[in-house]
Amino acid sequence: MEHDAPRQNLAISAYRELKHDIIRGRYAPEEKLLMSRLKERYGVSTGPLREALSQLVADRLVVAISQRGYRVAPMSLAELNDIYDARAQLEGLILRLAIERGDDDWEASVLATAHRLAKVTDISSPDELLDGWDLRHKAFHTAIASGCNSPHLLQMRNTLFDQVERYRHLWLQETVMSPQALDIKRQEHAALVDVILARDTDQAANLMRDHLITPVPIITRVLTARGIN
Amino acid sequence: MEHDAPRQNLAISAYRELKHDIIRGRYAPEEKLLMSRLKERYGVSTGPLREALSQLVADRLVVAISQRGYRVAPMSLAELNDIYDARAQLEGLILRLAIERGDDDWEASVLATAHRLAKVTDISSPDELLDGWDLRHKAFHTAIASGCNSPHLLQMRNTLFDQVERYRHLWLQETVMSPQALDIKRQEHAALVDVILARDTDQAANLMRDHLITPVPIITRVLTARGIN
DNA sequence: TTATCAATAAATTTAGAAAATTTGGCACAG
DNA sequence: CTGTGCCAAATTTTCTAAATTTATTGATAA
Repeated sequence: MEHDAPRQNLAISAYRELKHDIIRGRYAPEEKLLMSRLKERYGVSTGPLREALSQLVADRLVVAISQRGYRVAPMSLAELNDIYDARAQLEGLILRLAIERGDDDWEASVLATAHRLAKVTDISSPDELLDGWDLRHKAFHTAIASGCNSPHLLQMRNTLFDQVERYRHLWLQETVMSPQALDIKRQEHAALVDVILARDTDQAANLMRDHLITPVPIITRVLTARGIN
Repeated sequence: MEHDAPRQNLAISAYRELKHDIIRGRYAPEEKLLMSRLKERYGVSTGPLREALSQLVADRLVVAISQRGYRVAPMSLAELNDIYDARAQLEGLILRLAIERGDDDWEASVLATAHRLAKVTDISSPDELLDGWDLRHKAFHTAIASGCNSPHLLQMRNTLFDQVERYRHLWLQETVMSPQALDIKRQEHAALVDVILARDTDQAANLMRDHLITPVPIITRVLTARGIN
């Protein structure tokens, strides 16, 4: 019995590529997504493409105008603020529940992923550093959230994360990962781990909220510099 | 110049019909959704159908297995409990924010929709009663939630509601709307309005949670009677 | 200018071909 | 007899390419 990667259909791979390109800013907000161009670019025909685009509409990364095709979803300061606020609120709720419901295995996984994140200095090239750090950072936060033990709340968290990621990417691009910045983050995470293990719900929710909101001023600057309101 | 309903494409109408039929239990959980049957039933061809199905996968009402088509998403007691728990938690969070952020217009709309809901006795036939009550009930809860002033939190609420509705339909079917049951609900809603207008956050969140969780035991009974665990 | 209508471009749908999976039968070993 | 593995037929999913419908543009006439 083999367990190779299940062969995906073209709609799914087109969806992944398109999503990646939109999040990375390859297409500008409000840019029209011509069927003909996309067909050429991703090497698929209208069927799978249409399927991918309608998924991206559900993700709110693309908007559809009936009979007039698709556009990249607009970006705005209002949406930036709302997304980050909603995320901070939801993540706070999930953290409260996790502290209430999390068991020993949960505590262990929080500690383990925190440790892995703290030890991310050794890698050589800047690109590898950033990729590696981001990966472990996500793993750390996911480990914390998973303590809430609710698949549906975690699913909502993922959906919101997809929506935030286009804005978050602007922050990652802007923030060159200096050793100092890395150290500050490490301290924030350590403090978070402390209050979580101490089961101090209110303090934990506050710290988490502050930690998540941090990038907003920087992203605001980038957006206004690009003439986006 | 005419102003009839803006012409929707076939994918969207197929999506609406299919979703309606799944929520109303026209297809059993885990039932295979044959392209050929669906094409015939909804009078559209594979392209739009596939688009509709992939939307329903995003809604978690359908599951897709690559190269092996689509099935109606399974139902289980575990999912029932998780969905209702997640919903109660999210609705509690939104209510807290609404009480914190809601303005005079919000208070007015809560009062107005509550009044409209309380006056729903006069209608004649049972079907009309149930449909009318459910519509006004949704409007009442939506009015409360909208005070949180966060499009993204409200969007998450809608998504979760779509997922809950298949379970909720079992409750509506089971609960014949007796005048007594209606009266109990009316009292619950009145109490909710009171604590909301009094801006008693904690009490309001508790009442809301209790109010939302009510149907779970009844739905549990229906599911176990159908041999679903 | 404003309106109308053809010409063009684009989105949407369909029908059928290609790829993959399941089904059913048959030979063969236990 | 019963169970297992394999092959081909039938079913089903998935994709493409072409046809159809719908919107936009630009020229012409009111």
